[in-house]
Amino acid sequence: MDNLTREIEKYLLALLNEAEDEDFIQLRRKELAETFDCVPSQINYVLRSRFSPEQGYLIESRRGGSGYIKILKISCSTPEEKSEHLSGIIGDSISLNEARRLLEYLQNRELITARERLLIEIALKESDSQAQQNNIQSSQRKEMHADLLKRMLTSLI
Amino acid sequence: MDNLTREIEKYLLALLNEAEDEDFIQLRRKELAETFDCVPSQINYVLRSRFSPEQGYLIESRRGGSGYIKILKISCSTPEEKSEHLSGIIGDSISLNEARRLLEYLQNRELITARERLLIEIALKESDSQAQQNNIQSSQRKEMHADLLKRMLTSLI
DNA sequence: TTACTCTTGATTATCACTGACCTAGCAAAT
DNA sequence: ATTTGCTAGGTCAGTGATAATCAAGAGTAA
Repeated sequence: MDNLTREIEKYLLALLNEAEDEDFIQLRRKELAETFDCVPSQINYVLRSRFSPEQGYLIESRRGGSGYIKILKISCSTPEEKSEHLSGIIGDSISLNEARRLLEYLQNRELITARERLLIEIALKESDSQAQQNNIQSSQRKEMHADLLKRMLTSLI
Repeated sequence: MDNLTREIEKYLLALLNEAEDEDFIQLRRKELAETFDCVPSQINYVLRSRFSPEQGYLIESRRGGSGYIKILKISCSTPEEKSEHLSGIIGDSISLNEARRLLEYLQNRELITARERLLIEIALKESDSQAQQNNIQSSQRKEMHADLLKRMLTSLI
């Protein structure tokens, strides 16, 4: 029993998949909203929550007559680009929950396996609880997570 | 007479078992709590204590309207023997070098992949240097290595 | 006892969705 | 060149529904 957001997400993913030769799709917000019988701003919510740069997508759009929304899939061809991209997403600091969400996306995109995800989660959790025992503050722990996560992920790419 | 936690655990394990083709189940925390006539946070306790990454499970969830909890089973089985065998090999304490040799052996036996070995080595190294920074003695660090190594390996094997 | 596990409920955080209002692009009329 | 009007997309705060967290209390086993 999917919700609206999930249905629109699936629809857009299917479109992206069909558009084989191109790595983007283009559409009208208003029409898409009519298709799913919802308010137009719902589309913005879907884009924000499901097609963010963290999830590997870029959005371009234009207003006014003949306005449009374009969804581009970010493709990192070289390992350097991938690692660069990952470092950008992770930044200098990341919470455990944000890290978990990122790992979920990476597994869904088949960039890591379920087993690898499991190992990384255990390592993060262990590092966090060890740091807690040493009375290290939350903000500093988040920096440690970012560091460890980057090391582990870039080692795989 | 089992306690509540154990009953909910058994129920979830049965569901996971029935879902043969899929390797996950999805449910609503609120509904599950109603089924067992308990407070919703009881479900979180069950998940934390029985379906952790160390035990081979990953949890995904969303809040809000049509929120859900998804339980993924990653390690296909936890044959007690293998797990115990590993614990025997690792012992209560292990040096970084001994750990590396063990990982090499496991990779040669194709029990773990090269990528998985890499992840574990990074986690061990990171944990070690973190502990060094906190002035933790070598003997205690070796105990930490053993602990982390066991957690990671038993989640996979 | 003592430590560990389980259970509870109050509080906090997050998600999906809506609608009122805002802004940009364009072109016809002035 | 400026104004006006139409058509599109953007933003934001609010609402209700859900899950997570945390600390305290209640059991339980050693």
